[in-house]
Amino acid sequence: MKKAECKISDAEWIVMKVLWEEAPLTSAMIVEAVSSNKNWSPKTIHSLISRLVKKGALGVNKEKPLYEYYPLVDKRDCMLDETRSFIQKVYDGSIHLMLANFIKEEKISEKEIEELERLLNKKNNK
Amino acid sequence: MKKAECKISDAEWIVMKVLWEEAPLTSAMIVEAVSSNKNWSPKTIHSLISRLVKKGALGVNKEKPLYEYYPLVDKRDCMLDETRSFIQKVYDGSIHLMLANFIKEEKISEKEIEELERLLNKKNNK
DNA sequence: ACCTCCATCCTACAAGTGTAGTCTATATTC
DNA sequence: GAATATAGACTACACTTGTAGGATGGAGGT
Repeated sequence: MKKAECKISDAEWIVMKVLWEEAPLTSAMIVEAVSSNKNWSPKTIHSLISRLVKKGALGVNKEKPLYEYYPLVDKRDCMLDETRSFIQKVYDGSIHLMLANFIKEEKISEKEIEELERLLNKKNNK
Repeated sequence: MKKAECKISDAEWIVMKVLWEEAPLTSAMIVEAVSSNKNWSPKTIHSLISRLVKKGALGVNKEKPLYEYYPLVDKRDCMLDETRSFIQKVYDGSIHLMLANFIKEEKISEKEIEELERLLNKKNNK
C-alpha cells in the first residue's frame, strides 16, 4: 500500500471509498455500490475507475475475465493528507480553530461532544 | 455580506484570507500581503482578484484612482461551507471520525488536546 | 452459430484552475 | 512634461474534473 501523493477528486473519493470498504471488486460491483449513493451513469463510474487506475490509486487484476480492481493507496494516508491540506487552506493549519468554529456554530451535537471528550480523555491518560 | 455559495479555489482562498484580514485594499497592497506567503507573479494575483470579483466574492470601489477591493462573502460562512463539504467527502460527515483519526495518529499535540478539552467543557456547561 | 449486452479502451467537451502574458491608459518619478 | 512602471481588461493555455458517448470484442443466453 503506497504512501502516495494521492490527488483524488471529489467524485473519485466516492469510488475509492467503495473499494476501501471491500476489495477486490469488478467494475459491475463498483457500479452497483456507487449507484446507491450517486445517480451516475455506469459510463461515468467507469471513467472514474480508469482515471484512478491511471493515477495509481487503484490496481487491476487482469487475470480474471472481468478485471478486478483494488486500492493501491492507503485510506488513512489519504484521509490524513486531505485533512491536513484542508485545514491548512481554510484554518491556517489549526485544527483547534476549526473545531472552535464548529463548536461555536452549534454544528456539533451534544452526543458528538461527549464522544469527543471521551476520545480526548483516553488520549490524555495514555 | 452575502450568505454566498462561495466556490473559492485553493489559490483564491489565499487572496480572500488577506482581504478578510484587512479591507479595503488596493491590488498593490494585496500583492504585497500575498507575496509574503506565495511566490506568485503579481499578474497571477491580479488574475485571482479578477476572478473573485467576477464570482462575486469580492467587491470593488472604483471611485478611487486605484480600485479598492473588499470581501462580499462572509469568512465564517465560507469556512463552515468548506468544512462541511470536506468532512462529508472524506469522513462521511462525521467530525468525530476525523478527530479520532487525528488523535490516533498523534497529529495533535498535547497542548492542542488540552485546548480542545477546554473548548468542549465550556460548550457542555453552557 | 447468432444476437445482445456490457466491459474496456478511447474520445469528447465544457467549466474551472494555476499560472501567467499583452495592450492600453494612467499614476508617479525626475 | 517625458519616461517608466503599473493597474486593469482581456487573452492564453495546459491540466483537471464532471459527465458522459462510440467502437470493439468477448461472455452468456437461445
